[in-house]
Amino acid sequence: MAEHLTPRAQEIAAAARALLEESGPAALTMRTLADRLGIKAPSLYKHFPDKHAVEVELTAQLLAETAEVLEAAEARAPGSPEALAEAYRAYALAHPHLYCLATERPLPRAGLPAGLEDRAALPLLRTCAGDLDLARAVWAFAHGMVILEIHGRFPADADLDAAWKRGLKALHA
Amino acid sequence: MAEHLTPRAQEIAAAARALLEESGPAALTMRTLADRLGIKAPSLYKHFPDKHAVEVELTAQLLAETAEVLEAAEARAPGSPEALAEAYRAYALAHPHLYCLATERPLPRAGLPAGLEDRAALPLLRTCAGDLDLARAVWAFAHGMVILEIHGRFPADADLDAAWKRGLKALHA
DNA sequence: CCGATCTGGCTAACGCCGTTAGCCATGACG
DNA sequence: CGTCATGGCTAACGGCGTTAGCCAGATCGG
Repeated sequence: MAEHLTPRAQEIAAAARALLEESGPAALTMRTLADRLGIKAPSLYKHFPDKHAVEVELTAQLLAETAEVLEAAEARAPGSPEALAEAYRAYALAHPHLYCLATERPLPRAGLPAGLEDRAALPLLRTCAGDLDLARAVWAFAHGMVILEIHGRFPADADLDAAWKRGLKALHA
Repeated sequence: MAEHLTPRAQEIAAAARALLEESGPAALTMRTLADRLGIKAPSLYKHFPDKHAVEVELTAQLLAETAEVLEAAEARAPGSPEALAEAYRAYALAHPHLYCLATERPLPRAGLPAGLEDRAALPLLRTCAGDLDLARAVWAFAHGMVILEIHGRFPADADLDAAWKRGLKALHA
């Protein structure tokens, strides 16, 4: 979690996250969030300035957990793009609503813990041996695969494992 | 446009598109849409069953135009992934709000003209010589690059042209 | 020990949203 | 000439994020 938040604010963020992951972004409402905590909606504003701030906190959680997951994969199999990709995909698909919330809007850099964005990017950058352009291409590929899968954009019978393999092989030839 | 729509419905869709492209998805409201047409919001429901149906029509427009743009690029430079990519990127960045609206949710396949989804995919599939897995990987890469750029996810100083080149070169080695 | 202050609840309300119900003018058509 | 479809309208509902303003209880300095 985040130590820059009041304990009560952390509880609220946790409830918001549970709500989001269980029921999707449309269900993440100040009123239902308050309900889940046994309070009324206006009381939430004693802890967060507005709904956006709650979403920023959830975004920070996703970023931090992504960093952890990628660091763990790297530790397990250093230098393996496949391990990184598998970890990234598995984490994103395990938290699809959170992934979308955190990913499908401008990065609220101002509200994020310092260094978090870089930390999440580092494992991939290392695996790309410092090749920034390649790392960005791989990132775009991975994000594209995940987000298209989450939204059911691929044909139902598409072999996504094969597409992942094909893309990764080409990008790290 | 779409001939399955009433003329009046086409006018409404055109206004909706203008509204979306000028002012973003938050401004695409049944009330402001009606305002722009000089009518009241409830009257819109004589032409579309709900707001989602309007959005589906805009999604169909994006899909059709994407197909046109890709077909034109292919005609100009057959077999060139770079030409396809450049056309795709340029079109998406010229219509960022529309691209997001049409792209960041499940494909409403039921409400789309038959064959449109396939038509939009064909130029890339041909350029990939029928390799479905490769085509999907390239698609994911291109979508990832575009959507990350639209949302300002890359560092401000990132050289995106270079990342595009790098990714395309690898994917079509 | 007491008063001040802070914390974290509350109710009422505002203006927006999508949407529904029901009314009515116009004009086409048998 | 009556009937009916078309495409407007107003009024209203419930839900949204958010604000203003009130209040109980804890904390803490004098």
